[in-house]
Amino acid sequence: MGRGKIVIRRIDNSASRQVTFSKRRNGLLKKAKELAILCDAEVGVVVFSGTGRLYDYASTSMKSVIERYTRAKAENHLIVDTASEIKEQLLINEIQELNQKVRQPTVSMILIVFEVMQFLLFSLQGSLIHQENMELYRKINIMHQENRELHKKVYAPTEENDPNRNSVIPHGFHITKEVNALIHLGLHQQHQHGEELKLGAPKLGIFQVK
Amino acid sequence: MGRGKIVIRRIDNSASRQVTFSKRRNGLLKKAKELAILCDAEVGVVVFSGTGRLYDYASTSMKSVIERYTRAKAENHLIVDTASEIKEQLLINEIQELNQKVRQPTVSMILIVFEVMQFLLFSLQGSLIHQENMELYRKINIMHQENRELHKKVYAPTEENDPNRNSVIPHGFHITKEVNALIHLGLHQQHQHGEELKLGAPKLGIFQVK
DNA sequence: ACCTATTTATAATC
DNA sequence: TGATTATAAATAGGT
Repeated sequence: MGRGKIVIRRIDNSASRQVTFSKRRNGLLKKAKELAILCDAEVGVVVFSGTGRLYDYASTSMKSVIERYTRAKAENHLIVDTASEIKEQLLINEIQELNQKVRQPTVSMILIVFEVMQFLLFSLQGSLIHQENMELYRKINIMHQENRELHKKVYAPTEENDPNRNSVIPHGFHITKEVNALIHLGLHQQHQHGEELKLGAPKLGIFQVK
Repeated sequence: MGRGKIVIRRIDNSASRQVTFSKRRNGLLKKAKELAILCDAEVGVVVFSGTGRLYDYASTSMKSVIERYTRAKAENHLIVDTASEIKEQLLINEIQELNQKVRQPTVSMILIVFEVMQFLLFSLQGSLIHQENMELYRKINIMHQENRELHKKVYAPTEENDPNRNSVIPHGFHITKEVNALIHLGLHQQHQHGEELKLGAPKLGIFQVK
């Protein structure tokens, strides 16, 4: 991009480092601006020169950018924490029951997780519709179908020793407790338990910002 | 800088807007990195795509950049206050609060759930082998396959492979944290993340009563 | 700062 | 989506 090619490493000469800084800083800020305009993005750039001087650009405002950034990060952490919490609860419940009932704990756990996943997939649709991602759409439907079939499979066969065997997912008894936990955590508002999950008309998931 | 000259204004066509976004975003982050290295500057860049996805780069850390920025703008106590306020709310409040604020959670949540489910499916094997329920076995394999494909789908669509950029949800980078959570919960000892789940030789899951 | 020779980024296209 | 390539834009080195 110039008379000669350069290697990307610290420029030793202080003078030319400063010259390059001001050229490239301008270039960077210009690019940031163009990106924001062309692609309808929110962009923030902060640059401190070697001498400590501040240069910045924000398509909206730096305050907005930083807040949104912080929120995005915090949310991710929170999501992880929340998910772990849910899992932990499920595990504690299951293991306790397991000690008494033995045998088929993992089955009901899987069904619980299926429930959660169905919900999440359902939610995901909402955001995906905006991207017109029909392929994933199709996958979700397949996934959902698989879930249902697996449900049946899990309950149909070999479970004579399970008193609740024909009620778990389809009619909502066995995991009621656990699902309640999910509801309590605000995770299960999209569809009623035991109701058919309809994948036809996507709605925004609860996590979509209004 | 291309086959034709363009005017800097919002690209109407959604598809080409996205293409341009990913190209120019890469370019911007690259330039930022080069500036930081060449000129010994501290640089931070935050970009939110039109769909709300976050991409960022910081020569040091975003935390450092933001702190230095806010310090440099001593008048702007507002930013700090607001940010920490939001963070506090997110951390303190339960999911209902989250419902209103989260933007891009469903994808990562789904991946968490996938992880759990894979684990559960894996565990289930242990008990199933005793029942020799080969049909369910087969279903699990299908399910697992679906999961993997969906994984890819979830990641593939609007993102391009960008190994080093700190996109929020890139190739397993971010999930590592979630996986760690699983490990921490003792949930993830059976198989390594990213590895193919082998359903051939069943072992007892940790939920099998000892 | 200004001036180009070159390199680099990328718009258009496949 | 990923390459390819012609062209526009950025910029290194020199004044």
